[in-house]
Amino acid sequence: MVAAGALDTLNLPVLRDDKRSISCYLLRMSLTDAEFHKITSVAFFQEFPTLILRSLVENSNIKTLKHRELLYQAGDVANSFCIVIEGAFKLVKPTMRGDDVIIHFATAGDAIAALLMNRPLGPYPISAISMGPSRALCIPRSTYVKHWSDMPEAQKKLNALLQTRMVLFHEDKALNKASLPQRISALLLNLLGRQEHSESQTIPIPLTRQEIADSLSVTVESVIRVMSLWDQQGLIHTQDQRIEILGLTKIIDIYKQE
Amino acid sequence: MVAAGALDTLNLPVLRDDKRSISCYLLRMSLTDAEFHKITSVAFFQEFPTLILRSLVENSNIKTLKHRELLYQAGDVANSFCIVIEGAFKLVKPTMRGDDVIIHFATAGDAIAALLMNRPLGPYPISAISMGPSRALCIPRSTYVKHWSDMPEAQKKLNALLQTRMVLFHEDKALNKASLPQRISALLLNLLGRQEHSESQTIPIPLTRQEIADSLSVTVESVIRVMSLWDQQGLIHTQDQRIEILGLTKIIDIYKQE
DNA sequence: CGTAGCCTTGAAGGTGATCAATGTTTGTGG
DNA sequence: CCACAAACATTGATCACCTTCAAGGCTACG
Repeated sequence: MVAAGALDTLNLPVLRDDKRSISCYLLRMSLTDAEFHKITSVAFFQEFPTLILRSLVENSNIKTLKHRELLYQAGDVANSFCIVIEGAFKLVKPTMRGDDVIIHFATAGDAIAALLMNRPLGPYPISAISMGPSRALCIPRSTYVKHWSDMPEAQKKLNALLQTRMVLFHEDKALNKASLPQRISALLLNLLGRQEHSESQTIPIPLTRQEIADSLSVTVESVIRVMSLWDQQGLIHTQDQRIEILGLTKIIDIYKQE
Repeated sequence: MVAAGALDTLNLPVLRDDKRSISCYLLRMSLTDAEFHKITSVAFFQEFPTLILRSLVENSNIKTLKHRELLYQAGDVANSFCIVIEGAFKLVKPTMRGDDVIIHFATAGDAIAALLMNRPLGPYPISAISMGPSRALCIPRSTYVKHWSDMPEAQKKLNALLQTRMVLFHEDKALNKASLPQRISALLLNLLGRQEHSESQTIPIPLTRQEIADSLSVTVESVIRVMSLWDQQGLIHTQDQRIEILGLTKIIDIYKQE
């Protein structure tokens, strides 16, 4: 028999609804009290009564990832979905041409691959890769089917997340025609706005120029040319892939430039 | 008192859940048997038992629109959502710069503004405009709250639609970096693939070059330069804003061009 | 110490934007 | 029915922005 950890990281089919014989195995995957307590602080899970919450995370486990580790691989069978607990993940879609496109940055409270759970078992359409040390609660498809699928409250929570992401897509699309400086500033402001402590002006995710380029579908060089200028002007400062916004009002001006 | 029709087209708040006194009024907005029969043929509503379906469309009405009429106006209060029965609608988002962006083409079976129903009452973020003669089933928010909100089957149907649209967004984003000919062919092929009779090579929606441009966030002139060439080469033919694909394999080649 | 990943800069080139002008079709009101 | 306006389609010339290609520097890490 394969060890639990190995299965876990390989993201292979772990559960079958109809098999009771592996329940002892499932138990090992359940959350500890400490872990359970941790997730109650995630915005997504608040408002749920403890008992219900227990069932929502049945047989789930928290995956801890370092910088740039693979959570989901595009093409793998979608046996589970995730709620981001801390850190961030980039959702990456490979293209025909070989260059990757970053579809979305999922930060704390965000769901990954949740929509797939309502559909027949199939492959993940995108890869999810951690950005900085991150944690995600991985919930097996079987638990979704058993406890989420028919619980309107859970569905509504997921729908709310989708709505938010849909709005982001719309804004993104509306900015397609804008100049590169505008699009970069929009991205930075968006990511900056996600952190809790709004007094900090540092983007809470390690972010390379390449990732910015992949997110905006432009080349690294173009991103660098814009951001180097900002650097010279003292508008931003980058240290260890952490981008600090020094001239917020200036950046906002660039963004709003009509 | 304002006439029902006026209220209807103005899309103002019509219902209050707690008021029984206006039930006679509501009755007037319900579907006739002929109308009800019509919607059972829409893909979205199949699989639902008749009784349940009756409740899902309670107090709903079918709006019939000519070419280029407004179904929803961005900014109006989102009192209802729609399922497209026939024809098509473009979902348009106005930008800071004044030029519009087409977010999505909603064709038969598609939902419009459905995600908003799970959220607090607010404005439509986008406008919906008919393309060619179209029909849409408008379902009031109150019916959603009463019958859709807590019915897992209905939620799953809506989620499936969202999933499809999300995939479209991803593909769209992945093509952002591609050349204009590639992006135009991708759009045409996508729209061509939506019709039932796959033998026809004519795109089932009246589509102007301007709309293609607005959908791809480029200028009309650029679109025209590409499509005029295709026209000369005999790959496409346009008659009354109906685009016919004559050289399908050639167009596919352009799309796949790696 | 060498490799790998990220960042940077420069020069040349192409793609699509912009601006301007004109033709065509459609719809509207006198 | 015609005149006029409005929306759509088209073409050409010029230009800005971003890409491409090439080269090199910096830092982290085994």
